Amino acid sequence: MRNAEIADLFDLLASLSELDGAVVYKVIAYRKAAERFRSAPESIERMAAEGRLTELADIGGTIAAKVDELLASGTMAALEKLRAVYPDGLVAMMQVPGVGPKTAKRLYSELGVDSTEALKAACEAGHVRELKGLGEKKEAGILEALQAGGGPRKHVILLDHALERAESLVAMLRAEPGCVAAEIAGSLRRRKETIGDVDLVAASDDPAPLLQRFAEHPGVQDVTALGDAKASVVLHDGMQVDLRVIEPAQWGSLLQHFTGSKAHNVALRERARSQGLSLSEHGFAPIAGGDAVPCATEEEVYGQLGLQWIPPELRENQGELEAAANDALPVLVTLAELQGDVHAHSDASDGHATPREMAEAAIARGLSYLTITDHSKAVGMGIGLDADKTVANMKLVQKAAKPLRSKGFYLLTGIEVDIMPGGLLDLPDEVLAELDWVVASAHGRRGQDRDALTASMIAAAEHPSVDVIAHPTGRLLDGREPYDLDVEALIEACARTGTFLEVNANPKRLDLRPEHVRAAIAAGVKICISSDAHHPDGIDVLRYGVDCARRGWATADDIVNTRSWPDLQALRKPTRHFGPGPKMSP
DNA sequence: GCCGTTTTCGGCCCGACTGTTTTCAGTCG
Repeated sequence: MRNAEIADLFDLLASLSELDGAVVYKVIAYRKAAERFRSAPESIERMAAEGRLTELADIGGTIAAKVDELLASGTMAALEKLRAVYPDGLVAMMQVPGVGPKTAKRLYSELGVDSTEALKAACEAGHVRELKGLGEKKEAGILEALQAGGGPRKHVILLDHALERAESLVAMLRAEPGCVAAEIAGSLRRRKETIGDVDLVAASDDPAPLLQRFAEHPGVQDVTALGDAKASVVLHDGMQVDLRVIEPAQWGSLLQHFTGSKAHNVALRERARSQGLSLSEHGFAPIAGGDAVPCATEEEVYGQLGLQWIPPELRENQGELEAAANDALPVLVTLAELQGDVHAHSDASDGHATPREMAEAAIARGLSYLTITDHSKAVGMGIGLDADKTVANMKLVQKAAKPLRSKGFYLLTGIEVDIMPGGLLDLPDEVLAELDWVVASAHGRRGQDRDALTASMIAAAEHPSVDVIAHPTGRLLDGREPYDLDVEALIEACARTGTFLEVNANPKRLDLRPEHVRAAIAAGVKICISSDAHHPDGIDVLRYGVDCARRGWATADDIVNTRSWPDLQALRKPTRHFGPGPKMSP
């Protein structure tokens, strides 16, 4: 059973337990467990088989036993018992904004409502307002949420789109007279690959006008909440944005609090409690009672707890507190440290610019090398290169490269060769051996057998001419699921063969995902951050790849393209090592 | 249900907003 499936079942168990009125901490424990399983870098099934589940934080004997039961029988008695009492539709109802466990349960027990469809009908018939404690506004709000299709499925926003919107809103806030500071917070500041909503924070001695201006912004379609300290709006593109405003003396406390993650903050507060302090967005207060002492900077918040300042990308309660306590946080890689890009396309395949134009774009962004890695023929629709065209393109790139060498720039020959089912590559070995750089990747393998796919990827890693395996899981964040791939096994093969793994910086991919970046680094695998650009401006996405790598705890040393092209040679597998200097074309 | 330089039992993170209440519950983040 996959980690995500196990996690989903524990989330379901949590929701049903919540409906059933279980002790809240039990519900929290199930949710925490689900989160641990979802983000685990290795197979939960394997960990269970080896009896190592309780090594994970937040997993105790009881939950470990439930996982064992689940893997042995396909389900859990506790889950089936609850399912017999509460229809699955109640869980979907709880996803509707404004409906929590208490309301869902009453809707079911008092009105017989057992699905979002039935809930909609009950709202339309005016039955919901008849329940004590609910009223017309509540009923209208639920109906509106259901009609907006806003029900269970949460709107997913990609990193690039969210950053663009948020950066412009922050600029607007900063331009307001009463605004002392404004910043992006939440999962966007942590640079998660997908964003549910955007959190902004601001400091001002007079919050009301700032909140009012925010609510009146032309991009706002709907104001869903407007109080003395915060406002929530929905933009015309459906993006929800929350703004919280606080006095400047509390800025550090506020920014820290609203950057999250929730799990990170809970862990911080537990740490605060062990010092007799209560931590909130207002600062530190004695548990015994008394006023909160605010922090003006985030460094003060962490410093009070005996911790190094923790970069937002690491704030997921995945060991960063322990590292910060021991002064052992990694120095994360930065965009400025990238010296080259090793995955880009030209108009020889499905790109939209010549190799020369792509090189000029790389130079304009301060890079000193670029590999042109067009598709091989297997990608279909005639866009890929066969052996003859690959050789011809190589000559073309070499010709374009010559005048650039005097500027200190390496324009390099390469290919993105397809890994075929069975593990063979889509071009002859002697052609691959001629190229400066070989990216291997699989396309269109969704639905293929996990073992067969994994075996073919491992075979590619073992190929003497393959430098890097690109976007290995094939995931697309706008909806398409990743391939069913044993990433751990691929990481092991890359470590064994000296093959690099790619973080594809395209905001729709960001593949490897951060958990796997971290696991790969731990296994000794080096990483490439690559744009996969198909036009000159496409190189700009490198920033998102850096964000993703940072979430995977990557330092500059872990990333091969923080080296110059000559220095990078020392890291390549022996069969790709061209000697002391760069391989120079004849 | 988890966990232990306060505890193997008794704690467990904190506050804002809305709607429905005339003092608060439910929901959300």
